[in-house]
Amino acid sequence: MNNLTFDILAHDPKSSARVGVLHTDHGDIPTPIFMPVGTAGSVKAVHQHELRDEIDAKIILGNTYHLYLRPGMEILRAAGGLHRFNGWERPLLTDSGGFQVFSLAENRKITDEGCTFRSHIDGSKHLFTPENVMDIQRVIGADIIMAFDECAPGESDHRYAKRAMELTHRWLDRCISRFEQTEPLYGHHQALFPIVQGCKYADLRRISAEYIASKNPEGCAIGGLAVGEPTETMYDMIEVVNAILPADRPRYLMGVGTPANLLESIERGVDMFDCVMPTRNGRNGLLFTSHGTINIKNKKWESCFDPIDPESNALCDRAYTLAYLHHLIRAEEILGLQICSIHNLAFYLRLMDEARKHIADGTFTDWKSRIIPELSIRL
RNA sequence: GGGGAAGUCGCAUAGUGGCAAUUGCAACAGACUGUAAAUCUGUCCUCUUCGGAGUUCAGUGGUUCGAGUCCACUCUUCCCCA
Repeated sequence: MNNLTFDILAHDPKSSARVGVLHTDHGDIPTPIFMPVGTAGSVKAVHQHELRDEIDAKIILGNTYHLYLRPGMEILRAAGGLHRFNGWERPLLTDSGGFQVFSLAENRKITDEGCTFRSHIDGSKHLFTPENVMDIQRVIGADIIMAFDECAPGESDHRYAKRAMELTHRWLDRCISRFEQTEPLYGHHQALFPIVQGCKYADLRRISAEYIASKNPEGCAIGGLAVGEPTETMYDMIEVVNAILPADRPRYLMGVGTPANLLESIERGVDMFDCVMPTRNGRNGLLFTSHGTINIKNKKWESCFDPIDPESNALCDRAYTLAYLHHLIRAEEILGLQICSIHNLAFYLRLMDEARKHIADGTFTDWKSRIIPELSIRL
């Protein structure tokens, strides 16, 4: 059982971008990396073997809130943790449920103690506290676990944002305390990442980043972005925060984002990302390609017999045509959702591969500037 | 040959005197950022300066201030009896 270690292999000469490797007990993670979201113990519509062999995902997410409600802690403990339960042998990261405190706002009540909420499944009442969220994440057993935080809405005023940030800091102290009093249950190390908050206010972001940095964490997360604020504001906040967070620790930008968001954030020193966009948008028929996004439901793909993406290593991208995928989605065939999800995830992971290569070569900023306009142009 | 039922905007439906007309499907677009999402939204007769305007409910004629709705005939479809 080893602590999380992070080796930085190269810095981009013209920006804050860097290439590294994160070492966990379940394997190494090259950075920058994109982590597919597997909320309820499954990356929706994608098999584990497809994640491993076709997409080559290095790490995937699970969600404390969802897994706690279903299947529940008893089952996960009996299964021997999430790795054993879902058959994923590579690294896992669990979100703390803090985001659900934000996204399920109508069903919850926040106090200093924690957050009471009603289950979206059966309406039953529950309480999350920093302490029990740590306990739950011990049972789930992810390699990286997240502090319990309050993610304030993007349009929050300064007063509310400050209160949410301060609550997040108080909760962090309690998370760390509980984390240090408990042991991993399955023989592998777990790293706790604290989360910077502070909304769109640079003064709060600085305070929060300094507070998080003072805890000497194994890695740091930036939360509360891409929640309604302008994209430029998000980039500004990343710069403010990354100037303060320890440079030798991995930085994880939570819940972001579009391919362009990832590249802009990498340039500003971010190492890790997760987002539902490739999977959710994929299920809804949107494909990310190196020539822009396409809506596979549109009539214009009806008789386009080109491969989905000839440059991709994913089998489905070369084996199937756009016209066939269009047909599958139109006919509501489940295979269509699977192919779209695999394609988009493979695209995101390949984008990260290329980013790492260009950072190592010292060509990142030029490549980024050239490729971003192409990502948003529609065919 | 006789008797009965029915024809509504692609399809299927609602509507029985104030209606450009209900709903579903299909179609055409759009949205989606730490997943209550295989979801949601818009358009869906024509034109529009988005205020409206013009043509519609098988066809023709009629009753009425006003007809998808009532009446007559015609056409078409389905069912039953010969």
